[in-house]
Amino acid sequence: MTNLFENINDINIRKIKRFLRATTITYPKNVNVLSNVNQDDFIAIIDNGSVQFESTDYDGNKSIIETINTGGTFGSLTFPIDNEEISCITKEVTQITYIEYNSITNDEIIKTDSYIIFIKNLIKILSDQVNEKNNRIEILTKKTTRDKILEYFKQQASERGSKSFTIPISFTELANHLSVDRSAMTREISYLKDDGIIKTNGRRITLLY
Amino acid sequence: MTNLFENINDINIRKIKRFLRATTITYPKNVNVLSNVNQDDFIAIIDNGSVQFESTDYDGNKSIIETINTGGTFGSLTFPIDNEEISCITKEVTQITYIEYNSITNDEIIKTDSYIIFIKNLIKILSDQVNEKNNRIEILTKKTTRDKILEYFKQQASERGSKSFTIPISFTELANHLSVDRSAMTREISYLKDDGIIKTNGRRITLLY
DNA sequence: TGTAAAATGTTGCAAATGCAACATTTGTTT
DNA sequence: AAACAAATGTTGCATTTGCAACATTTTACA
Repeated sequence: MTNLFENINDINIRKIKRFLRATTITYPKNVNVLSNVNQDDFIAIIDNGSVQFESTDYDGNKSIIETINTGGTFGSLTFPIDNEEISCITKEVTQITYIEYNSITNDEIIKTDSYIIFIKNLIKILSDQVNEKNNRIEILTKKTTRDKILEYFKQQASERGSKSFTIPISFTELANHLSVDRSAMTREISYLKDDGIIKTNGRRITLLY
Repeated sequence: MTNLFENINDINIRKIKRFLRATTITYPKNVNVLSNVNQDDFIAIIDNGSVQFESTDYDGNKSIIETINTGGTFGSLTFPIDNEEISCITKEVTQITYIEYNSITNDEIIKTDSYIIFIKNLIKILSDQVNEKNNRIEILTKKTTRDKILEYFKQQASERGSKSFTIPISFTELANHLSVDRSAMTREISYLKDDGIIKTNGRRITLLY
């Protein structure tokens, strides 16, 4: 995953942050971060810690949208922060730096060498996000639970370059990612084993085709 | 939808295109555009016409991923163009301009005034894409067809700022967008009418809650 | 280390949904 | 205007799936 300040040295990071009117806030665990954010478009960088985007249904059902860890980025550019159904909860003590999107046209900063690197990093991050979403959509558009599971496994195998891999999340989280019932997913995974299509050992998966 | 060259005059558009080593190609109808694209990262802008991204399953099932019209943008930054399962088909005579992503650091162009506008447009386009995908995911993660339909209608109502709106696609395409069986969707829509939750008149929908 | 919380595994059952196979209407092209 | 293609509407049926309600194992943490 690309870091917003990748390939920029500390001095220039500080310089850029200054020009972009960056503010850094440290939050305790289990706090809703979005509640004290202003109206302007912003980009948030997690310096340390992690947050989880959660949405709450009209009938109170919570679902986890996304988890973002240290180095990760989120912002009003790519997420409707004024949406009351969505909250962004710190999962631990978390430090976040906010930069104002509008200040990226700041004349002074445009002339600095690090600026173009910064912009390229930003573009890279956004592109990666689109790609990630495309992968998720590719899974979710599959009609059956079986095909969703296999599509996820295929993506993992392709990322790791091997038909054998350990999934990086719990099965509970995986069910959430595929948007299927956990127990139905477990059931389908045993069918896949019965049919000789996969082998499993805990979270280690091997594709047999 | 943002155009990549929005707020840039024709002279500067030509200048930028020159610096970014832009090439323009006109394709006939029903041609796979991705087949003759090189390895470098690129951004494609549809000057005129429309294309459709299609994926073909292992057992030959075609599904439409996305339709992009005049002014729209796509590229290897946000889509794996080397994926053999995915093709990009022109739906009519279509003119496309390609720019090389790596040339956006071109020193000469950085100094031009229009450059920052161009970059901001690009960032805006990418952000919009992430937002669009988020909306789609919000729909697809709903468990029931009914909730998928209602989520789509809610998004439409919110975009138009009215509980009464005309959906911009056919019901066949909508079923595809929600990734549900078309006939099952039609059935569920009549239930929604029976339950007094919506009213319909052709593609015009009114939310009654 | 002990205890609570979270993750995992399993199964019955009702409800939802994909699929197939139609009829009918609307739109497009020559 | 005729002919064809695409979109829409409808229904029966088998299958899949969510849901609930458990038991068991693993992990977190005080």
